[in-house]
This record gives sequence, structure tokens and C-alpha cells, in this order.
Amino acid sequence: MKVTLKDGSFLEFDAPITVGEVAKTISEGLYRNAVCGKVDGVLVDLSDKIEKDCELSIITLKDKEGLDVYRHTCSHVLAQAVKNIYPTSKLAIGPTIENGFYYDIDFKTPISKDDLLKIENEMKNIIKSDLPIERFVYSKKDALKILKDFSEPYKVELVNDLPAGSTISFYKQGAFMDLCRGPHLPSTGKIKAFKLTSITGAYWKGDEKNKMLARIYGTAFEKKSELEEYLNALEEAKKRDHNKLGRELGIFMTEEVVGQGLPILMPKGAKILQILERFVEDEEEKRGFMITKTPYMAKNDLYRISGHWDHYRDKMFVLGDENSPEAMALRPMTCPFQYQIYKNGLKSYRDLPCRYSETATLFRKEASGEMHGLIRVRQFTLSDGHLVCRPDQVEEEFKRCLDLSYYILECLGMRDDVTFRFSKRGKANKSKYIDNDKAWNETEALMKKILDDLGIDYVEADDEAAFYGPKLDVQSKNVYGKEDTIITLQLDFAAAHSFDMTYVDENGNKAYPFIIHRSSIGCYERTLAMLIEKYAGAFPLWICPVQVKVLSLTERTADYANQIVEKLKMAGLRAEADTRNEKLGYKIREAQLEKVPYMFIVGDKEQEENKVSVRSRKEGDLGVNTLEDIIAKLIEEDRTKKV
RNA sequence: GCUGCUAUGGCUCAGAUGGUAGAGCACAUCCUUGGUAAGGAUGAGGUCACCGGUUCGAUUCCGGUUAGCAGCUCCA
Repeated sequence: MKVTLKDGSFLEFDAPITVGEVAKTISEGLYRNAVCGKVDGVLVDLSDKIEKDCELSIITLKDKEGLDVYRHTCSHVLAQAVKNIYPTSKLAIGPTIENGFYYDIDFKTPISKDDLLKIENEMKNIIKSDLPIERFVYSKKDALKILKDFSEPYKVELVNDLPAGSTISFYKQGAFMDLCRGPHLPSTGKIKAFKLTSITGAYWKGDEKNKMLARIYGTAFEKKSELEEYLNALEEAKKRDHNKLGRELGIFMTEEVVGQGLPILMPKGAKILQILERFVEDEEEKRGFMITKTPYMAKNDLYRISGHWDHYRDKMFVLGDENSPEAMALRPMTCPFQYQIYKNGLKSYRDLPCRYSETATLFRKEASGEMHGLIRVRQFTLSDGHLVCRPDQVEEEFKRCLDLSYYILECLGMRDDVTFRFSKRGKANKSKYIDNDKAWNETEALMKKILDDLGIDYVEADDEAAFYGPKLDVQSKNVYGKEDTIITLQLDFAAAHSFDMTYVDENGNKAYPFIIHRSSIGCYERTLAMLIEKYAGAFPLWICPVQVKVLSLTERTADYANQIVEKLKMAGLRAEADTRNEKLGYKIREAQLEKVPYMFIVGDKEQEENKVSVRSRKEGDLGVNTLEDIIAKLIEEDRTKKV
């Protein structure tokens, strides 16, 4: 029997041998560090027997898969600890996640964060006992019997969902046995560093119609030092949280009396949005978009045509009695308004593509628990655009839209931070989508072709499409690792038909165009949130609401400081003076905390020479400059959008 | 919307297991006129989120509402 190792070398054995024993043959050290094995691409326990020729890798904690197994075993230890302390609790599922693990548990009486410590201590006992972890395999029928005996209704449901005839594995540690595919660590004592981090609610099987269970989150690492490092990194990340930092920096605020999901952009935040909006609008104009300005509300008839009244009404702010024919609604998107512009006048194939864009204020009645800082809000500003094009233009136009978004992301310094998601219709959940299999298949195939042609590295996601067509979503993660869509480009096969948008083709026949829905920078508020977190508030110069702060050293130079601010403003730079009667160090400290990129310090010396002392937020004292030189330098930095 | 937690001056937080509150920063006034991350003194500022209940008495206990946080669900 020949066992081929990862480096291409092989070992020969006469009799069946366990993965662990093979590891031991290779080296004692490897055996000590081994977590599990990978036989012909499948993860198996160290106790698993090799009985025929195969390829084998020994997985250690240095491997991502090894760490996952380690964390998965942690979740079993968590479950065992919970069952020890709360015997009446029922176990649901306990998988590994990006930086740790969780277990969903149905407690008879709710437990709190304080109880986590108790559970953690019990887990430590289990680890200390170093219980061997053994695998058992049963038929579906026997598995169901065992789980019924254990009185684990959720597990019974899981097994019932498995196909008949499947073999079902269990893992046993001490008196505790849990349904699990595995593999696992050979014993509980292998766990060295873990921590339970939080307890929250989660629906059984992720369905809001189901019961809400308690989810206990934890994290685990090979070494205590790594655990500490991770927990510290989490704390550091929290300091960049836009929801905290954005408020501290005076970018935005919320006020109870105004309402939920309605952030107020303060002067600095409003300035940043204005900078971004002007930049985007100018760039779009250069690329052939026509700016529109359409109403914030419309009669329900409009949304009936678009399909939103049927598919989306619970997310719209309806004005007046929604059953009345007079009912109006605040717009949740710009599409049907821009379509009216297209429909105003007969279009020839020569008129296409029509590219409309708008810096659009939109309103969406998100559920109360879904709001978050500037990321999820009820009123926001979207760079919303629609391209009406002939079928032969779709590909080119889509690429141009993507190119615009690339350019914007680059200017923001976010090009390397984003990932791409090809969002398709859910096969299981068809009622959410316009019913037209043929059109769906064709449009999804078309988008796939475009994405593949462009060589985009995307992940495919089922059940993430718009109700009218597939999307390319540009995704970005916040400081907590939670992913959100910042930019979306969508193909729509339905709107032209439902709105009767046509053009006269080269043969004089009526034809239906394709529509691309797209955003160039996404929702400004959300993008701002991502920028705050990316730069921890220290934005690139071109985005800064205040680019220069002129600090007078004494009252004698206050007028001089004000004059310099005027000159900076005349040069198109954003500047303000700090002429308060405070010490220089104090003013610098404040400007530094406000993350102003440049400080000009003016004392008697500078005034006499008609110069300024320049201090950079990043590099500190840059010495004395003439105003002309430093203005030229800053204008260049601003113009090139250096990040 | 669901589960859990939270709400005290502008901000960050103390506080009493029921007898109406305190610090630092910020703010105001005065002193200080300074050289690259906090000079000093004095002062003002709070219906302890809101509405009800229990109580002689509630900021504190209970219920509800609103808002915030974490997660779930949702996200054109």
C-alpha cells in the first residue's frame, strides 16, 4: 500500500495503518502537532485507517483547515460544558466561522453574558480532563434513535433532512456525544487558548419564522499570545468604527427626536459628501452621462408599473392611505423616473445608449433592527444611474460602468479592498423574482460572459439578485469584518417591457432595449463609512473637509493667520484659522486629533518673512516655506488625488 | 422585525441594594503672549431618555415607548 505525501515522496505499508501512525513514521514532531489528515482531499481523523493507496497530507494548526478543526472541537467542548451545566438545554448547530466558532443552543431559561464565564470555566475543566475524542458511525435509523434517546429535537431534524441510506457519524468525548461530520482533534486536552466572546440570538436554520436560539460565539487559537493578539486587534478595530469615530470627528450625528436611520451630516461630513458628489458628477459627465433631477416621490401607479408596489411595498414610505388610488410613496430608487425621460420622445437606435445619472436621495423603510451608523439608513444618497442600450451595446456599456467604478475606487484608495459578487436568482425562492426563466437564464449567462471576459475574480451567490435581473456587487468589509455592498451594477431584462420603453431599430421596427442599473460610487453615506474606517478618519488630502489649519502663535499674528486662510481659499484649498489664545502645543494637539493633514504655524518670524512653518499630520515639522511653494504643492496633491 | 444588553451635564464615565447627583475633557471669564500633541485660576451647565405603575417618596424597582449597541433576519 502506497501513501503519497504532499512533497511527492511516498511511504509503503504492508497493513492498514492510521493517519496518526503515518504522521509518527514521518516524524515525532509532526505527530505531536498533527490535528487531522487529508486523504485524497478529504479531511479525516488521525485515528482514521488507511487501507489503500492514497495521497495524504498531515494537517497541523499551521494549516487553515487544521485551525478550523481545532475551533470546531472547541464548539463541541462548548456544547459539552453547556450540557453539563444546563442539562435541559437542546443543541442545534456548532460550526466554525472565520475567526472562531459558535454553537446555537435552545436554553430552557435565557442565559446572560455573565453565564459565559461559568461555561468557560466548565470548558477549561473538560480540556484539563483531556478526554479522548472518538468517532462512531451509525445508520440513519440508529442515529435517529440515539438522538431521540438524548432528547435532542434539533439534531433529529438535521438527521431527518439527510438522504436515506447515508451513514451518520457521531463524536464522543467522555459522556458527551454529538452528531458531527468531523474530523476532530484526538482529545480535548489539545485546546490551549480559547475565549467565549459573546452571546446573541439566531434563528434556527436561519429562518425568521423559526424559533430564536441563543448563539454563543467564541474564538480559539493555537497559542495564548495569538488569542491575546486577536482580541487586541478587535479592540483596535473598534476604535476605527465609523459609527464611533464619525461622531467624534463631527462628521455625523443622530438625534432621537429626528428618528432612527436618519443620520444628520454635520458640516464636515456634508463637506466630504459634497467633495465626493462633485467629483463623481464631473467624472460621469466626462464619460457621457447626462445628469437628471427627478422627483422624490410619485404616485403608486408608477411603482405598480416598475413592480416595486408588488415586490417592495413594505420597504417604501407610503404617504397617505396606501389603499387609496391617490397614495404617493417616497422613492426607494430612481429607475422609473429616469425611464420617463427616455420615454419622452421617440428614440432611434442611433440615440442609444442613453446614459442617465443622478445624485439621488432615496428612502427605504428598513426594519428597526437593521440600521447601523451610516452603513444602513432610511434616507441616503445614491449615485444612481441607468443606461438604456441596444443588445449589442450591453457588453461595452457594462465594461465602461465598471471602469468608472474602478477609477473611483482607485481615487479613494479602496481598489484593493473590495471583492466582487455575481448575484444570481435563487432557484428555491422564485416568488421573489420576476417570473421568466428564459430571460433569467439568458441574462445571467450574458453577465457571466462579461465578467469572465473581463477576468474579474468573483464569487457566485445564489438568491442575491435584484428582482429584475442579476447583479455584480462590489463588496467591502467594515471593521468588524461584516461585508456590505458598496457598488452594484445590474442587468435588467424586464423594465423596458413593463415600461414600454422602445426604440426604432435600423430596419424601422420597434425594439426593446436592455437596461443597466448602476452605481458609480455607491451610496455616499455608506462609502463615507468605509472611508472613515479605512483611514481611521485621516482621509487623503483631496477628501479632507479641512485641508489646512493655520495656527497663530500669538495674538500678534492672528490677522496674518486669517490673511493666509483667505489666500488658501482663493487658491481653492479648504482652510481655517485657529487664532485662539492658546499655547501652540495645544492647538497642534487639537488639529492633530481632528486629523487635519497640514498645519501652518505662523509666529512673528514667519510674518516678517512672509512665510509659514508647515507641519504635516503624518511627518511632523516640515520647516519654513513660502506660501506660493506650499500652495502649489498642496494643489498638486489635491489634483492628483494621491492616497 | 426577532434575541440580548444599554440610556446620568456637549463628550467619556463615576454613583447610591429608594430620600432629586459627581469627576475629567469640552464651554465661559480672567491671568499667561507662548515655537511643533494638553499653562493656571474661577465659573456656568443635569426634570439622571420619555410615559405610566408600585411607594410617604423613584434617577434608582416594575411595565411600556423611543433611541443606541451586538448578533440574527432582511438589504432593489
